[in-house]
Amino acid sequence: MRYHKVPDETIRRLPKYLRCLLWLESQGERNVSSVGLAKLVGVNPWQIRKDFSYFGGFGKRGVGYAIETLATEMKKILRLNVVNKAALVGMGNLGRAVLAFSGLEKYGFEIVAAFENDPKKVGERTCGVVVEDVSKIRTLKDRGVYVGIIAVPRGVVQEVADDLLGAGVNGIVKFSPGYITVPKKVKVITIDIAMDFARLPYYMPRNLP
Amino acid sequence: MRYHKVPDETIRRLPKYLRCLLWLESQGERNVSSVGLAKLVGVNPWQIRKDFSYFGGFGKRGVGYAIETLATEMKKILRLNVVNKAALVGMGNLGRAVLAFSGLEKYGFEIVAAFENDPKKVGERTCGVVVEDVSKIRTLKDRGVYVGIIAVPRGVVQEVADDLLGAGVNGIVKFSPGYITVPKKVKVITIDIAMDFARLPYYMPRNLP
DNA sequence: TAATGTGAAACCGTTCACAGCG
DNA sequence: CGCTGTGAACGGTTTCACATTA
Repeated sequence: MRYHKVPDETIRRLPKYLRCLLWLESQGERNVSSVGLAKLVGVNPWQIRKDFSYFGGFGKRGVGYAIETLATEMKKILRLNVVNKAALVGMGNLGRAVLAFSGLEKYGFEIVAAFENDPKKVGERTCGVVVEDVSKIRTLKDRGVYVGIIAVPRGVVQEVADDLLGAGVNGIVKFSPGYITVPKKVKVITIDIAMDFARLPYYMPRNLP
Repeated sequence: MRYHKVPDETIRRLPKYLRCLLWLESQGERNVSSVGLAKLVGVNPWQIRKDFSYFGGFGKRGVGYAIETLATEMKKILRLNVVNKAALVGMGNLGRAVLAFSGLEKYGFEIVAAFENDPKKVGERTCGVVVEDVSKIRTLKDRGVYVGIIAVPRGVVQEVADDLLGAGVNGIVKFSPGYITVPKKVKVITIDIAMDFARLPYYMPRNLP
């Protein structure tokens, strides 16, 4: 199946598989079947087998998957097997939380720079990172940073994105609302907490009075 | 078209439409066409028209949509036209950020309670909410709270979810990793920042050395 | 006339059933 | 024999083209 395009939905699931594999590994497990992994992740076994099949199949028939090998393969596919240096722009509530969030290291991300507009925040040190003025975003060019994290108010999102792109960033995680235009080769992932909340009540049973 | 099932993907887009409509409204605009709204949201015009058609069509042919009316309809469909009281469990980095996040009020959410395990945090007051001990989750039953927000370490997620469900919660926003089992009628929305980051490098052009 | 609303076609992803293999 | 890997059927979503209507 090497010649088929891999569905985006498959790519969306791979990190979940990886997380569970890392957990199984930490529990001292060696092997897992598609059924076992499925229970952990919360999807169907055939979905897992199909997803893996896009990359050629990693299992042993009659046995299952070798956890360590599979985890390594997942990381390679997702390109998480190297350190991905990231720069954060915006030190508001959300920006600070992201900087303090330790869950990213496990997947190879390292936030090596933080930028702010507000002069009062520039110079402060948080989680080992010294906050710089936004005008310094251009200096990222020489720092091996290709991932940008945007957590600024909506009005300046496009501007910040353009600055990041100009500094060589080609992947963006955007916590701010608002659609931005970027070159086709640049990937933007939007995390929009309010939008996720906003579709919850639709699915909830009517709250009786 | 009232008798067709509405696609989940449509429901996922409605809040985005709503946000843009509210913004247009704040700019003093009265009407918008599917093309105009499409540009703002970043989707195709026919997608928007199709989405609206599931609910019967809100536009005037040859003119477009009345922004205020449409926004009101969106809110009604999403059930955001009433106050949704929510309870937060877990006052770590992420929990605090969510509590401080002001973007939820606009959509009718009000975080009226916060719970923590750690006795040192119990009693502190943040953003107008006094932190209570997790054992008090059961008291939610009488407080008109139907939305639970989980931001606790992975080991205790299921336990916290069960407590919330026992207290009458029937919609959960979960920031913690790990699959949880809940009754079918309960909706769980998972926001998993690390998983969103983890699929970014796959889509990024190769970082040359 | 300019924009909506909508069947039908095309596309994509999921599910199934079972062949293939260790 | 058990579990993986996969072509084919299925179902849901997007796209299209155009009839419709203020």
